[in-house]
Parts: sequence; structure tokens; C-alpha cells
Amino acid sequence: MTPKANGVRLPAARLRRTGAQAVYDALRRDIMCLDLAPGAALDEGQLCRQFKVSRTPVREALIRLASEGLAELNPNRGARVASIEFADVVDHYEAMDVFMPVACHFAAVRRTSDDIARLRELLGRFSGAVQNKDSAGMISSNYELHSAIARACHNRCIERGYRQMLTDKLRLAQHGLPGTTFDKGSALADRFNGTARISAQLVRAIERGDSRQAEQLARKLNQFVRSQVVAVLSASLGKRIALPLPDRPIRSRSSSVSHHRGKKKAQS
Amino acid sequence: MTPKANGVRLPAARLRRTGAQAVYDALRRDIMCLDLAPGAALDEGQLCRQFKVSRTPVREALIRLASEGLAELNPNRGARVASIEFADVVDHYEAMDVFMPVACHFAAVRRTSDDIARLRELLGRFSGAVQNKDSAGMISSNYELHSAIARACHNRCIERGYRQMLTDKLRLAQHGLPGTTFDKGSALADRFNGTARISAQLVRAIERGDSRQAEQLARKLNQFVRSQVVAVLSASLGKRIALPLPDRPIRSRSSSVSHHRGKKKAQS
DNA sequence: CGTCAAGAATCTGTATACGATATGAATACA
DNA sequence: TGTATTCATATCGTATACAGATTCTTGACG
Repeated sequence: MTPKANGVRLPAARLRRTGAQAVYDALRRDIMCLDLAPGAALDEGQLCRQFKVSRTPVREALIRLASEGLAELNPNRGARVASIEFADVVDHYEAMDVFMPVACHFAAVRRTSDDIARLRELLGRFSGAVQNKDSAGMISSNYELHSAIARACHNRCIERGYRQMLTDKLRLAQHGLPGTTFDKGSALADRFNGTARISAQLVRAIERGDSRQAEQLARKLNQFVRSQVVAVLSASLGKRIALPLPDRPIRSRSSSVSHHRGKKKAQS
Repeated sequence: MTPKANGVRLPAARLRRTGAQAVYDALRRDIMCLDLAPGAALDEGQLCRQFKVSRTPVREALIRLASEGLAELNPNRGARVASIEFADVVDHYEAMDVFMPVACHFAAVRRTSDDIARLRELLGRFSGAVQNKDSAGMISSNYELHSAIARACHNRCIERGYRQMLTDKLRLAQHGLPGTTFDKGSALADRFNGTARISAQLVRAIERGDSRQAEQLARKLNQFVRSQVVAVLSASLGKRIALPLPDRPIRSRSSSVSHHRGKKKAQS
């Protein structure tokens, strides 16, 4: 029978250290950290030597990355890291302005005590990284924080959609476009100071179940990040940038969501 | 030099009839048509014999399907068609109640004349299929119609998210849960009569750029389909089903979206 | 009679080999 | 000199082979 490890039911045990998974994890991390620049070539032969595996697992990793939009797989012409166009940035923040309030609304209404604990934990980690000017920590903990918000929605579809957007966000939130240089040390920390402040308010709103406030703070957070990114882009690229982003494409106002579906309920 | 086919530049030529692509296309179609039931085993050896290819392209197809959530890939334990749980149906329609109005709002505001032409074309095909009681045609043309709506949003993120949900929708809109039997002929046609009627109104609203009306009709359409699915499930499963679906999780009211970004503008 | 353990069969994950296709260079021709 | 063609090279897609893992069967023991 299946050996159940210490009573904990793992839905899909990812404990496997298969080569393909290792390559996939490493490439995904490097792509999201921008250690692998958008548009960079992903040579199979080189990856084989780098990870000391054959082409088969490398190809599996590339196929998976391509399915998620993190890599571009040109038939017979090699693979590249997915490039980032200016239009992608515009589209992203526009869509985020709709989806983030939705996700935060659901999170505020549906969050369990487990969710709250996780949010507090991750918010603390994020704040700590910001104070320590640990750029890698900021990136990862911010991602995990929003990933936890997605989880707190308790709706697989919304969770998946929001997570998908988060992976994109990670890449272009750092600087984004080709030709854009960015000092990871100083400016990033400044930007993330404001992000951390609004994020803290957002988490508190979710904790106390104030969906209305959570939505508003989500919009505020998104617009703050957007303005920061636009500022960086304007400085790096051709001075000033027209920002065709609407202040508020669609207003989502909470009404009634079925409360606290699933496991246990939380009280502030 | 490369033989350029009749001078037409294909951005990413998918003319390739590579084996992996063929297997992927066939499996995807069969899974979405429910010819391959949810939870059915996907045996590599059998697929190899069926498509007369080796394991490599079969595995590539399975990896891609798994990345899209259409298959489940258990390490060392084979692949299965993604199962459909009751919770998935609940989550789907709840999320759809948010995303469909958003997509239709953007489509109404951003659609080009090309989009309108495509929408009319596909609406006609869908209506025709409904009248002819062509169930396969209904399924596919309905999918393509909403896929065209997604495209008319002119926002890659929203488009991708909406498309992702559509693929799920296709499967569970037909009947969904294991143990549910469903006559594809008669009942489906009845259900799709109402769907076609509302869809026509929705397309017209998008055509004339009435985003407000498009949102309302999107909600109406989604709730109609949802009620139909719930009815079918109630009949097939344990008589009556508690439907924990909120009538309206989040109300999206249009305000201002930047109009007609990109190519050409359309006028009604 | 039930439980557990060892072995065989099967299948997955990976490595390697081979044919097909695309890219770039060299060459012939207008 | 510019253009088109041909060939060499590199890379991709696929087939096959092998090793590790899992499961089922079979047998022994309590």
C-alpha cells in the first residue's frame, strides 16, 4: 500500500527530485529573477552540460515553460526566454487592476484561520526583506504573499488565474523591457517600501474580512506599483512615457459572496 | 533559401505536422469532447500504437496537456484525463460570473471591425448548429465564439485567462461529473436554444459598443448556462442539488476603459 | 486464516542514436 | 556587383534502449 508519510496527505507529492523537475525549477527561477534575460537563447546542448542530464529532461522542462508562457519554442529554431514587450506591461497592469481587487475580495470573504496565519507570516517575511534591502527576498516573499492571497480565495479558477498573472508580474515588476537597466539595490528598496506599507494594510483588511477595503487597497497597491514601473521605464527609456493605462478600467463593487466555503472559519 | 509559400508571412507558422502536435491536437479534442472521459487512463503504450509514433512525442503531448490542466501526470504512475469534481463546477461558474462580464466589457469597448465580422460569422455558425441539432458543431462553434470575444478584448492577459476558463467550460458544460449520463442529442439542443438567444443579444451589444449591456448579458448568459447544468446534474445525480453558487459574487460596473487601443476602430 | 515479505512484470524517466529540417557560407550567374 | 542556388553544418524531432521505480503476485510465517 502507499506509504503515507507522517499522516500528512500531500495532494500531489512533489517530493520527487527528478532531473526534468530540477531543470524546470532552476530555469523557472532564473527566468523569473531575470538572471536569464528576456529573449535570451536557451540552448539545449548548453543546458544539458550545465545540468548534466540528457536532452530528454531538458526538452520536458522547456515544453512546460513554454506552456506557461515563460519560454518561446520555435520549431527547429531553438528556444528563447519569453520576451517582454511594452504592450505586455500595459496589458498586465490593466488586467491586474481588475483581477487583483477580485482576488482580494474573495480572500477577504473566504479566508480561513490558516490563511490568516500564512498571510501574517509572509507579510512579515516581506517586510523584513524590505528593511534588510534583500532584493531577492523581496521578490520571492512578495510573490509568495500574493500567492497566499490567491490561495485564500478558495476558488481554484480564480486562484489559478491570479497565480498565472503573478508569474508575469514578477518579471516585469523588476524592470521589464529590453534595454532597461536597473539597479537592484537602491531603487528597488525604495519602491518596495511603499509596496510593503500598502500590502500590510491590505493583509489587515483581508484578515478582518473587510472585502470592500481589501478591494480598494488592491487597486491602490496595483496603481502604486504601476506608477513605479512607469517611472522606472520613463527614466531608463526615452525619458517620458505615455501611460495608456486607465485609472480604473472596471470598478468592482462587492455585494454578496457566499461566505467561508470549505473548511474552517476565521474570526478577527 | 526558404521556400516562401505564396508570399504570405506567417508569424509563427503552425503548418508543421509534427507527430507530437498531432497527438496533442487529437488528445485535446477528445478530452474536450468528453470522448475521453474525465479520469480515464492515458496509457503511453496504447497511445503509441494508436498514433503510430514512439513514446517521445506522446510524452510531449501529455506534458503539454498537463500544463494546461487537461491531464494529470502522476510521477511514475501514469497519466489520466483530468477529473472533474463537483467543487470544480462550483468554482468555475462562480469565477465565470466575474470574468465573463469583464471580458465582454472589454470586448464591447475595444472591438475592431475585424472582431465584429468574426463575431457575426461565429454567431451564425453557432445558431446554425443549434437549429440543425448538430451537437458537435454547437460545442465547437460556441467555444470559438467566446474565443473570439476573448480576442476582441485586445488585452493578452485577459484573453489568455478567459480562454483558459473556456477550455474548462467546454468539458463540464456538456455534463461534467462522473456517473452523470447525458443524452447529447435532445436535451443539449434545448439548452443551447436559450444559449443561442442570449448569445445573439450579447454579440449585438458588443457590436454597438454597449459595454454596460454586454456585461449584464454576460451575467445573464452565465447564469442561464449554470442553471441548465445544475438542472442536469440534479436530474442525473441525487435528485436535487444544493447550489452554493452566489447569484452575483461581484458586481462589475463599467466606468472608463481606454477605448480602441491598437489597430483600427469600428463603428456600428 | 491473515499478514507480511520477496520476486517478477510492467511502466516510467533518462540516455543515446539517427533522420529531417533550417541556417549560413560559398559559388555560379545575370 | 547583386542575386539566386547549392552545399555544409548545426540543431531539432523522433525512435529505440536501458535503468530505476512501482505494483501485483506468490510464497512463507505468525
